[in-house]
Amino acid sequence: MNVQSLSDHSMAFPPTNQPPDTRSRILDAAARLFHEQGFNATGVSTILREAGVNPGSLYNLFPSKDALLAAVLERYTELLHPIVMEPVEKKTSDPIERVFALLQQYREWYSPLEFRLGCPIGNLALEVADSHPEIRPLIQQNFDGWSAYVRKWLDDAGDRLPRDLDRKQLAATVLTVMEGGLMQARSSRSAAAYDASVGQLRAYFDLLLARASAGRTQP
Amino acid sequence: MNVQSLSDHSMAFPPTNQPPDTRSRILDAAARLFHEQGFNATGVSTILREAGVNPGSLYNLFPSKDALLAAVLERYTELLHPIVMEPVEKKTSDPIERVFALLQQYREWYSPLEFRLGCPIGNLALEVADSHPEIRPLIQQNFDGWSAYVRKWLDDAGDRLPRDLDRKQLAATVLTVMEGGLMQARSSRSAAAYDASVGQLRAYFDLLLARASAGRTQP
DNA sequence: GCTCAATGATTGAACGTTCATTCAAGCACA
DNA sequence: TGTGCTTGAATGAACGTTCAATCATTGAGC
Repeated sequence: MNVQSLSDHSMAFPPTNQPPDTRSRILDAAARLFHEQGFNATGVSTILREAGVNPGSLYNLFPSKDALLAAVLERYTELLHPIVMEPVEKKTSDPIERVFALLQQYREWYSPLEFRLGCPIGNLALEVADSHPEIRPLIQQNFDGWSAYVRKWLDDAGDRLPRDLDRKQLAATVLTVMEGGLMQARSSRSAAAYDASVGQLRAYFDLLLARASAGRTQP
Repeated sequence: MNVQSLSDHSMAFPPTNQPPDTRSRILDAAARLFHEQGFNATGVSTILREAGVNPGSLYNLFPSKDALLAAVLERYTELLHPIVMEPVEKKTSDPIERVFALLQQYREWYSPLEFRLGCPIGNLALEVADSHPEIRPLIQQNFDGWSAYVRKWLDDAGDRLPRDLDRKQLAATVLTVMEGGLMQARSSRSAAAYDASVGQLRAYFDLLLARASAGRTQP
């Protein structure tokens, strides 16, 4: 899989072979274009063309372009598990390796494009968080979902990590590494800064694991 | 100081008391508006109004809005030392504390606004890196400048840090923490994720310092 | 010290395009 | 016959940009 598709994962049950409906086509095109070009740089007319839909249909389903963006972010929240987290959890059952499998997955998604695009949530976070008060909470909701998974993994690691370690703070840091590393990778069109940051996080984990291990054998 | 002003730091020598010239007024207004609203969301007409300038004057100095953005980013590069790094280096001479003074300075700049705005370079990185091929290198140039300073500090720390530590990678990670932490702070309108990430980075440094110290006394 | 032509910056109305959005009319299916 | 989705031309506003006219400043010639 290259970049996530929203329409390929509609929630219809039982699954149908029918062509995706208007709403899905619009959401899919909008998500892709917002990701590729940003929100402000994407015209509604482009979304209409790519979705093969007339303006009236779009505005019948979504009252405004802003509302469409909100729907895209809602969908990102819904798809966090099936698209992002399930593949990671299937790769390994080791909770700590899951953290790095997640970071590795993002690398594999974006490095083939020389780190164009970047994280769809992160991009929107910096572009519209201030100007669209009703959108910002939806971005926060996405980040909260991501860090909740990471935090659960860190909890699952139990006493392999130091007892006094704040797992919530470490989970936030994992997201930080992902987003900050991706930003630099995008600016340089190179994986170097991303890999460097993930590597330093790995070194930090190794030191934490060693410290916890020493604490267990010699308390 | 709250948020950096470009025009307050023109390079004129000897310093004059004359009102800032047209070019400076335009650059100052553009930088502020790009920071506050983003590049695409800022109309040229707004820049003209805020700078108190007519379209012809702007287009006499800058061939296009894109060229104006390029000039803003060039100016950010020029001002990196006087605005960002000099205050940090004046705060402490300890090279490792300088790293955290830098992170602290960003917190102090943006937390009074509840982390609105965010990093002016980082915002532009995610908004225009893909769509403006001539701009991306200027963003990269800014990040390179930042990480060069941090890397120099890490080098200055000498054997207080482990010999086998890759200082370039750690410098990239410091930037990662800054940008990734700020992104989450902006999304949540809270310092929590930023402070968490900086705190974890501090814990990592403490472990590195302890390891290097042990390596020195017992090689 | 004065005049004047030359130069470069400034003025601001106007340009064509694209923007998000509207809505009366038409359509398919109940 | 009613209901809900679709059609697509049309809307006014805002977009980045242009350019002929006007202005302020300067240096050469006397």
